[in-house]
Amino acid sequence: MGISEKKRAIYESMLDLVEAYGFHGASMSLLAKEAKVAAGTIYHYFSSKDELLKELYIYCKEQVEDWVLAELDERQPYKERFYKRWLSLYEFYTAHPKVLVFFEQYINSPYNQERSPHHFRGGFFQFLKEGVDEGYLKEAKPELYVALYMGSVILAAKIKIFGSISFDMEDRKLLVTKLWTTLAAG
Amino acid sequence: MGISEKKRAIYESMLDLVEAYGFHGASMSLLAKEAKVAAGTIYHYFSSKDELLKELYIYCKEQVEDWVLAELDERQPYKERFYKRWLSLYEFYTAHPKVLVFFEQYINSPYNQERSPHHFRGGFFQFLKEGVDEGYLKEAKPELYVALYMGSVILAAKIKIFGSISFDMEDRKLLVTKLWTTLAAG
DNA sequence: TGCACCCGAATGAACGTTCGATCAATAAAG
DNA sequence: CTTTATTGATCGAACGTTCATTCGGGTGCA
Repeated sequence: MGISEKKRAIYESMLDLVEAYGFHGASMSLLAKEAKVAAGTIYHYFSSKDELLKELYIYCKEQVEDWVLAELDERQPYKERFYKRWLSLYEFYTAHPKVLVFFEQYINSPYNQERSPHHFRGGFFQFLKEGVDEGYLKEAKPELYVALYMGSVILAAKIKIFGSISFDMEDRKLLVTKLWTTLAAG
Repeated sequence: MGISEKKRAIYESMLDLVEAYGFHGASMSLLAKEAKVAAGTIYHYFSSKDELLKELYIYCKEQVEDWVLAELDERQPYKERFYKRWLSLYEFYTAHPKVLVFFEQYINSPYNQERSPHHFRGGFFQFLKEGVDEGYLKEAKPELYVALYMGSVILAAKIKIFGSISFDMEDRKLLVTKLWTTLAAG
């Protein structure tokens, strides 16, 4: 059944507003206007602004996971998946800059209760952990690899979005290759 | 002469508030209370909240640069400086989490007009560019190296701050070593 | 009739900012 | 050596605006 059309409009409009006016400037009245919905209607779906933002965060997280998993073939060898995941993430974030901007503002705000960067729970941390456990990656704290792997995806995407520099597919593959030769065992 | 004591109190209090309540929750009245200053006094030093935040950003950037440069010996070989810069940055951000949190929220908000991550102007980008130009680092777009280098520092610091995982000096050196062997020429 | 959905004006709290009143200190005048 | 201006820093109550949220009423389908 999926989520209601109105709800989706509210989510997407909120992302637009956060991108345009920042976390603080994204008011409920603006949101109502942007989503073409009455102010009260928003409160039919969400009990408060805080909750809306929390649910928007989950909504975005799911979008990322879905995107990556859709492109991923679990039967492929580890190395292929290592490449694919990085490239998929880069593509998602550069294709959806507002999600990246929202994430960055959300994570570093007190809305984020757990306060740990979101790239830990979920499939992604497991994937790197699995790499270490099964001997594809050199023995080390998987968190350390998260720093290198996710750090480079996110910053590369930000550079693309904010800066004028564009990384073509060759650049991206070069970067992942460097990452792989650094982390891979054997 | 340096900046006024009041001004510094306002800066530091604003960092505290942004860390505790987020960008949106850091109001001028709270700031006045926190800095033990009347509301009007803030406007003696800053023409608006926007300007205060912009100047706070510059204030923080200078702090980072000063910290790194203070520990750095320009006469040392490139490789040493490559290590030192990463470790200094990690130490600064983990010692001053509120600066990191403020940066992340500021950069991704519309206050940041230039919209390019701040790690570009300034000494870092030059340092990596210099490495490529002078043949210490393998030929590639320096921006690509920024993604790997800064991305890993920032995310490692965030993991330390938010998560319960702590990277000891050995872990950190291991990470930089991986970084070096990946980027270094020859 | 009932229930879920939707509306938008109304509400009080909170926001950023202003402003006239002090205060302390230094300079000028007697 | 006092007294009187002048200045910049500081205060906090007050202002108009905008905010998140509420509420009473409407609409359409079961």
